[in-house]
Amino acid sequence: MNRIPGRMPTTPPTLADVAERAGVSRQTVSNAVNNPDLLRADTLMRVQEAISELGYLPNRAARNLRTRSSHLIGLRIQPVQEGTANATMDRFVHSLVETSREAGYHVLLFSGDVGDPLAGYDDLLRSTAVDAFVVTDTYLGNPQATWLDSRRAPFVAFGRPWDNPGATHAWVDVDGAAGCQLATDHLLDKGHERIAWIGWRKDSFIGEDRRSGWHRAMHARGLPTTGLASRVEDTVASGRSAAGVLLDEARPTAFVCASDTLAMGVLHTLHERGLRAGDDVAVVGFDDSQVAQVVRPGLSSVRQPLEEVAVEVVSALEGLLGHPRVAHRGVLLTPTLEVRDSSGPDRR
Amino acid sequence: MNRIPGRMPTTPPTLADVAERAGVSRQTVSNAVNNPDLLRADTLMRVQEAISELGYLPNRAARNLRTRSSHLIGLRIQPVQEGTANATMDRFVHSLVETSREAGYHVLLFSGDVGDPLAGYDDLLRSTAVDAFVVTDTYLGNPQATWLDSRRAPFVAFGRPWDNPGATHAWVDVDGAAGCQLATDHLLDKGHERIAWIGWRKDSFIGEDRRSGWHRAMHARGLPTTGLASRVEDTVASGRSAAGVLLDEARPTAFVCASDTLAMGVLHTLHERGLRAGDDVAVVGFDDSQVAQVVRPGLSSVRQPLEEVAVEVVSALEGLLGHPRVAHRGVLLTPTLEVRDSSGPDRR
DNA sequence: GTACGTCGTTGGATCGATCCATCCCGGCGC
DNA sequence: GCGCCGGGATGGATCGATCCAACGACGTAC
Repeated sequence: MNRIPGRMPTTPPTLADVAERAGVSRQTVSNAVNNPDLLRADTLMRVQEAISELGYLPNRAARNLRTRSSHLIGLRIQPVQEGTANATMDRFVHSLVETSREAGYHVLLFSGDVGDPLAGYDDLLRSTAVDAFVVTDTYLGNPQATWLDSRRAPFVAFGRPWDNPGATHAWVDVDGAAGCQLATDHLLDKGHERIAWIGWRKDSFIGEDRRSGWHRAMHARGLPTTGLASRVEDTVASGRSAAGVLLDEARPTAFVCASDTLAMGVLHTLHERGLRAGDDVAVVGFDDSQVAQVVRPGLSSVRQPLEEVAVEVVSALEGLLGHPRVAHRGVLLTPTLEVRDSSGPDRR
Repeated sequence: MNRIPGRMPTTPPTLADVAERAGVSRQTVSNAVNNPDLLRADTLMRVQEAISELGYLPNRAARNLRTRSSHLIGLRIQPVQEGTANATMDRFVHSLVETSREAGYHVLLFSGDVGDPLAGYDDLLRSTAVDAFVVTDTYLGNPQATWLDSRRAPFVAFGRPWDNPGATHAWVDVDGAAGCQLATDHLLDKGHERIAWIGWRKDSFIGEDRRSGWHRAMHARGLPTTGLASRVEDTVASGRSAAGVLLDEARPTAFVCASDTLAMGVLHTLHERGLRAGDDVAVVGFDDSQVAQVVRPGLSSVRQPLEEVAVEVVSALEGLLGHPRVAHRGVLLTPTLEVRDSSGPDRR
């Protein structure tokens, strides 16, 4: 390689520099990095010394160009919802970054237009900027999933293909029904019998799934659910008024909610009526948000195992991108229950 | 370009394909994309048609290799702090992604080792994976900043170089002192005179800065501050006990806190003592977290203009990476106050 | 001693966009 | 008519790592 000896210290060393220093060819250095077992021990040693002496690291752009892969994973993020307690994304993003790193991938964030969620995906895909996507906003009835599928773009969804059970793409999800069943059973075990549900509107697949967990738990003990359920928007105000109506008309002793946001609404209503959350009426939320953790009384909440979700997502990605491809269908993980004071004492 | 006519539809078109179709050379296509004003109108039109017909988008890896820039910005994220109300990062990340997109950049997330925060930076830098960094965790007394500076790595800090006022790198920060002064003045205007401060330990530059805003506001009205300040760890429990001690020993009628987490601790203490937050004792927090927004009573809080911070950060980055380089020193933005019920009524 | 297979190594070609020096062509001045 | 000028277009070289076919050295077998 004809490189000026006294080159700028800002120019990183290349594979050719290492080869020259170690007295071998470029390919041998490449093998030392990517397939060390192809080299003889002493040669490998010599090359590795040269690498560390020069502080060599492969140039990403060159590698990407040749191998047609960037080792980047695209993740679309949407704005934080102010005024709610929803903060799943934050925890998930961190777990995903951490897990991806271990698998040799980095996470590339992008934000799509609000109107056209596909725009961001399309650009990144066509410019071969990312190897795959992680799709999180499947609650809409994921147009992304089918679109990406049609483009043969590798992706893993965090969230089931609710509206298309026949979908063949890889997905990972948390069993919301199991979580709500866990929460309801927890309250039943404490002696509650009239447990109300506050969830989302009927067009939300996730909401209906979570609701079914409550419903199942109640029926398993032969308890009625009529008049005990309410479906509203995911805001504190909606939760608050729904709780008021339910308390007046159905006299529940406990609430299970589809979100911490709704549960906060319930806590508001209880306080307004002079009822003590926990002692008088038990409340359980969903997502184990920071709000649930620092509010008084502490809000019991169903916690999604987002670290595990990230591990499964990355494992699915490795299957999609690896050689040979390993098919990876759906994975359903079970959440846990974080018990705090809003669960109240044993009532028996 | 000798490309097989009936090639796989999965292979994206290249610049050479476009050139062939438009009947021009590769360079002309490149100019059409990057310097359209160099072409004659009719040629440009022809090329653009070919581009849209083929759905051409430049290959990122190839461009990166040639231009030695990836148009990626590295951002290190740390785990969410569970059990606190701190969620600044989430909002900032989204704003940064959005603003970067408008400037033609994407955000690459990475997580460093806990022990060695520089490891992640080093790898990305040496492998030329990112063009620049956004450094956020400067509260430690930013070893990153000086390290990156010594490596001549382009970066912008969100946070002042507290321990090194002579630093020459670009930074953007929010004036915490002004924020706390705003909060304190707000309470003073309501008629409070004994306003307590709960902040962080003395070794926190940010904490001392915020404290100075409270101190300044009090002294501006000739009010004493002796015995009214407390410095503790940033946890709900610490805030709670600090509030207890202050109520016993200094009888304040209002609290200004360095964080929403501490403010939540104050709310806890007030409730335990049968005092009504807002009506009996006013409380103001810092960060306008989701917790402040959904808790009861609503927690007044200082809100950092993170959207503006992102804009300034990206603008600084463009200065660093652009031609010619535009020096961009420090920018200090002023936060706003979100007034909620915990501010209480007018007391005059 | 020659032929052969293996392991390790080599130089050249390649990925796709951009940089560079050159070339073409129409217009202008003398 | 000839030479000059400049906007516009051209082909070759380049960025750095990897793929590929071929090559050298060594040991074994005949």
